[in-house]
Amino acid sequence: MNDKPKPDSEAAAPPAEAVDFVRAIVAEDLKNNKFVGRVHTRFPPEPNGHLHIGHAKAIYLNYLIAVENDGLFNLRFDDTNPTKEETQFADAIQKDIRWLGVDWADRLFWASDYFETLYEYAVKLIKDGKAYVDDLSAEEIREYRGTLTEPGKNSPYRERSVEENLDLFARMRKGEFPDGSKVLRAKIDMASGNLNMRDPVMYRIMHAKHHRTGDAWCIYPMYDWAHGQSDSIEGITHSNCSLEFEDHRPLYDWFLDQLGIHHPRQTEFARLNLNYTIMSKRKLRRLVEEGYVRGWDDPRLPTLSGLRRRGYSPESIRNFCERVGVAKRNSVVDIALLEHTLREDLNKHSARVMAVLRPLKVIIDNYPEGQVEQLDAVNNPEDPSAGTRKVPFSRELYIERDDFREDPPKKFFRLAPGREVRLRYAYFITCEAVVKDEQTGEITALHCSYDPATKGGDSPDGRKVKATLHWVSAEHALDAEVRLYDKLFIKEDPDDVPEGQDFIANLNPDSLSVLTSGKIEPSVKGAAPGNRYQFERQGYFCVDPDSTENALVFNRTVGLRDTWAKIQKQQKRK
RNA sequence: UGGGGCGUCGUCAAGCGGUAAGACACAAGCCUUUGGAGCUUGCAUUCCCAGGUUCGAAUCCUGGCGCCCCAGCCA
Repeated sequence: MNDKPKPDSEAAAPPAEAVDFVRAIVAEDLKNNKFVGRVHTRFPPEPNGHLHIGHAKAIYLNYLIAVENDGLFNLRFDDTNPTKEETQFADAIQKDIRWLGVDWADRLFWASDYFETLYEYAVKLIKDGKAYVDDLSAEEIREYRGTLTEPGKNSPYRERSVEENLDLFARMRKGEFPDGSKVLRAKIDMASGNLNMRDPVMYRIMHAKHHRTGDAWCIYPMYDWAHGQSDSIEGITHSNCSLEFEDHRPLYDWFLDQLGIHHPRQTEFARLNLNYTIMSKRKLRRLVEEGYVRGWDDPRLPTLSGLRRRGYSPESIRNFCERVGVAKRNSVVDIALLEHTLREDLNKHSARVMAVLRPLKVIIDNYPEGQVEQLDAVNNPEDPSAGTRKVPFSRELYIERDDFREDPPKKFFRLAPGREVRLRYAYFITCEAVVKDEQTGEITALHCSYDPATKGGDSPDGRKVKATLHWVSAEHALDAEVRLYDKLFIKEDPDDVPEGQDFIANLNPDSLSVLTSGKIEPSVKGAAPGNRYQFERQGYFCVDPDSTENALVFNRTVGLRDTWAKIQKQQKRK
């Protein structure tokens, strides 16, 4: 053995994993000891709506950066607008974030916790001649602001004395003035090319009840005034936010510098967009409020509560977010990637079960009447430790209507008159006769024969069969309602509409179809809402909360990859 | 001649002067008691365009072009 020490050169180090630019910045700050080795991130939602998968990207980015660097992660609600925010939203948001597996420990904060401090900061700016009370109306302020290409002009109230500003601001707080009559503004530069620097409003008067502070205040800080200081107060080191705040950064820098307080580093990244869906809070709200979907947790929505109800696992969402990456370029991710990470996770973890969605009765003529056999079935071929279960087999069964064709097209391997197929874990059967309704011509049942020698699904003579079908014993089957979901929109870009229309026009009329005569093997009896299964050969399904003890309701989370459907599509094209 | 940002495969996305990672999608094949899963192979002679610097450029320089964001007392 040669135990000569290997030269421990840095050049021999393996190439660093490609990290996104936000993590690279954090790493660089750590290396330069910019925040004395600390990493502290946060996710700052406004409690005025529900979280969606786009938020999951931001949540995981911030949370994981903290975890990866032995840092801390805060949840802070930016509740600076009492007219829009509600406790119910704050509760739902916390539930969703917890579901993602993200832990903020005891660091739940509210911007409203800092109202007093923020007020004191504002007083300091006034004393320094950096802020003033303005009596201009909202419309006048807009006019004075100028335009994108023309500079603004100073308010006539801009040069009030410090004493007068102090007095007026104190009286604003006391409630002496009506809503909209006065605002506090930062005194910066009305000619700045960056509109955010043209004397932005810091406080407005709102005689409104706040969900946490009640009637304690009648002036409320603007987001731009509250946000950066809130991060600073919490000792946040890395304030990661979305692209549109890029040109607010100079303003946040200005406030922090004037105040001389802890200065986090802000980095902006592109928010997540997905095709065939919408992420805008306003549009989601419209779908819910106008009844296009059943609620915020409708399984067709990209909301976290919707995805949860649909059967998505948090792991699949996290994997998705990691594969999407983080960058500055606006982009639209293909929903197929989300479905891929979903299937990838569900495949490994879901118990397999046989369920017939659109039943077709099958009678095995040569199987003894009244006989029942308990056959062994594998619970999860991806996970031997999941074990096996017994599935009852009897003379009358159900198979999928789609698995039989009286006149089978090319490449259709399933059951057809005279054809032999395997019933999974059971026997080979051959279709002997087709029973039809005389009136409608609809196929009502199949008469088949079985080969007793093929029990379990293997043929002792080595005879091959081209298809394996799932099935369920008629007498033992559980009834179930099954809800199938498809894309909510028919266009990749829901906003791609003719002149005069909006995204509502692109709603997919077939995004939900309800099957009421599903038949499921008895082993799922007693399944609880949220339980996930793979219905063999069909897809992943989960128990919906609408289920009752005797009436199961399933949601199709996502279908299995369907090669036959692809073949059919190709054949149609020819 | 307002300010800020971005342009690398159909879609995301690495790359940081040394000769285009990876993933999804797609295609072909193998395997299969899920037409599932898995496995193999293919898939940007070229990085928005045009010049320039250099032995060498997606990377540096110059000039164009295109896309996104900003004129809430919303966040």
